Amino acid sequence: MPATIRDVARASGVHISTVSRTFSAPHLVNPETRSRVLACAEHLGYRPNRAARALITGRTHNIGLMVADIANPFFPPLIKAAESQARHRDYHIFVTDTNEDPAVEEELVHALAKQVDGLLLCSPRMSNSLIEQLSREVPLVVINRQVTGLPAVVMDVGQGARLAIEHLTGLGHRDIALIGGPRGSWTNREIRRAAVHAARTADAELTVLGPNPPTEVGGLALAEQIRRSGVTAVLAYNDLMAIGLIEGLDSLGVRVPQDVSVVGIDDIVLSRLTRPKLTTVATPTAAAGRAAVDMLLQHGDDRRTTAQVTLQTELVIRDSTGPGPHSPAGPGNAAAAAPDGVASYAKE
Amino acid sequence: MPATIRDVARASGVHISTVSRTFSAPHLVNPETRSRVLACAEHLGYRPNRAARALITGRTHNIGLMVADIANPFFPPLIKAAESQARHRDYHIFVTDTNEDPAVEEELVHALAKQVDGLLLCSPRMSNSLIEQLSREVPLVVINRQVTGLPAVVMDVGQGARLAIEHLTGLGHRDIALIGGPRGSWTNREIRRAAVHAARTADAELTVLGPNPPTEVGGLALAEQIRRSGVTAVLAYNDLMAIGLIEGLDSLGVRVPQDVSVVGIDDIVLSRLTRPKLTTVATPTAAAGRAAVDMLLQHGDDRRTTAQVTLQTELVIRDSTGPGPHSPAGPGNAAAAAPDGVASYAKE
DNA sequence: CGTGCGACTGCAAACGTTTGCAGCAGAAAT
DNA sequence: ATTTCTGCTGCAAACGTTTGCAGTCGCACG
Repeated sequence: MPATIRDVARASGVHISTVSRTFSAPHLVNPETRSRVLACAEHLGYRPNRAARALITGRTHNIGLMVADIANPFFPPLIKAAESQARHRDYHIFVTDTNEDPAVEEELVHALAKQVDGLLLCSPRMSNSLIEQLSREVPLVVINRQVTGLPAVVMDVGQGARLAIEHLTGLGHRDIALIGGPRGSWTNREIRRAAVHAARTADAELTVLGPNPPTEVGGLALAEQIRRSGVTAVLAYNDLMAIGLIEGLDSLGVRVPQDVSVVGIDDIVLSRLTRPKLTTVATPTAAAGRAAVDMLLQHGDDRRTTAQVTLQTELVIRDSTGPGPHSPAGPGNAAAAAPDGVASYAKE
Repeated sequence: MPATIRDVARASGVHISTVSRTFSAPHLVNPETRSRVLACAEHLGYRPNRAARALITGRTHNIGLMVADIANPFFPPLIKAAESQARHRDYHIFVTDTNEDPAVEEELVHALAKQVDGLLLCSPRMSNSLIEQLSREVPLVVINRQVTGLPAVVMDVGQGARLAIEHLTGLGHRDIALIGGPRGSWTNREIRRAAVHAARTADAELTVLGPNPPTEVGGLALAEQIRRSGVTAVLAYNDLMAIGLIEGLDSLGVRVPQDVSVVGIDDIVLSRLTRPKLTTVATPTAAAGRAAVDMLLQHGDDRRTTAQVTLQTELVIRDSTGPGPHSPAGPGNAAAAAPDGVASYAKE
């Protein structure tokens, strides 16, 4: 029913190849014929069939973007940045949600493989070997994960976790909990590694809880456990969990930051809107989205660009952290808490 | 480089059509040959090329889903519900973000047209006529909008707005503001229509502000104007704006709900987590996602199913609304405020 | 013993494009 | 006047599948 290249050819009295060229290589066709063809195409409502074109050129001008959970506010800035970057290069982004499920991830890679020119995997939960294997099927760029031989863009959450722990110990906290994220998360491992190391250096006690679902409820569910544990500060896998935890603590009568300090990671918009405003580690999500698209596209040109981009993170101090029991200024002295805005904060 | 049907055929000593049938109509091929073919395919890592298949069958087993702003927490539940519903029927969902831009919307419809079996348009900003025209190119289902001749699933926000206004006037508010959403939004028009009518019925004054960007900052930017206007209650186009507004009012020293009551629409997760918890109109987003997929898919079977599904909304009373100056119990009497949980609340 | 049937497989034409090659005009160069 | 070139166009073979049709074979049926 929809007009094909053949209809246009017939209507304008030229061969289909001329019509084809009118769209894909206009300079090769006589301006006069070209405008005639264009007129007919317009009139018939002709649109080149991208599937057919892809079949022969091998390029779809689509990029797939897989995220673990589209409801996690961490992703949208990344998605949007990737989208606008792709649009500039005349590409489209297809987003899919994997539900944090490795099996779904694999299935989706296969399903998408032939419909995109490449795939961006955000914090995939699959095994390294599987990712490596899949990368032979379709160009891959991983985000927030390192797998040997594959181009990657990672955010330096290790550094961020270190800053967070140092911030807490500096405030006089000695008993700190780290509430971990989902199983199989590279980010999770990085955070833990760095946090453990930083705590040891500062001579503080660090208890690690997890794995947990990386959501508000995941955080909320840990409130009771945190209260009982007697820690005075918590570093959460992400802002969502931190916010959930604060909510949970609040309903248990535990005050943040007076009784316990909480630090998140990601700096999602929401973190500026809850009360207390969340102290958190800002991750450059938009920059990551752009970088990933760039890598994928240049990766297409000259193969074997297995470069790896690392983006810095920074600590944003707001209102959810305060002085601990060993604070130099003494406990309960609010003045020892760093006021909002002390740390330089630049959106990405 | 990737194995094709021909490679498999050669390896297993059968014709390509047999290989094809092994995958698309297994019952037509001898179990013995079938397993041999499957073995070869497995060994060669063969995957049917979906683009090629789509070219000839006309079915891609993909569904496109266009949303105005993926960062708006209103959408994820809808997206996830659509995805799981689609997965059950062996379809995949591609999500795209249109940036609230009608031009992008149109371009995306064209780009997606041949790569999906149908498109779900969430709150599109395009003109009715354009949508109608595009629907000849690819099956369309619209969500939160009504365009004649097209299948649609809408949430009854009009009813919700009426409930909200009645709630406010019931609390003794006579001067109410409606802060509107984006230009071209059907939802926005519905809300306004219903709110104006409900206010008139209750003999209250309703001032309409807008259009505005439907985001936190959109709400935040209106705080000063609201303060000056002297209204004692506000109904916002969505929760995001309501939350932004509350934040803005707070920094101006205006207390919610003591000084002004605020009601949102959507009941996003966030609304339960901010302080004060938001009174809002819950919209059945997940149900909408499922319904839309269902309509699209059955629409594919027997054409001309231009049915329209309307989903009910309900008011969820929390902590952001309180008694107004004309409260029957007198102003400032907190007891007159409906406590959290008074209204029955069922997630979708 | 012929006929028909069922199960299986091969053949070849499609689907809507792109693209290397060749042809053909006319203009420019020799 | 012949050659070379340039600008444009047509021809036909691909791309990787699906699918109607026809053919083969063995077997049961009458």
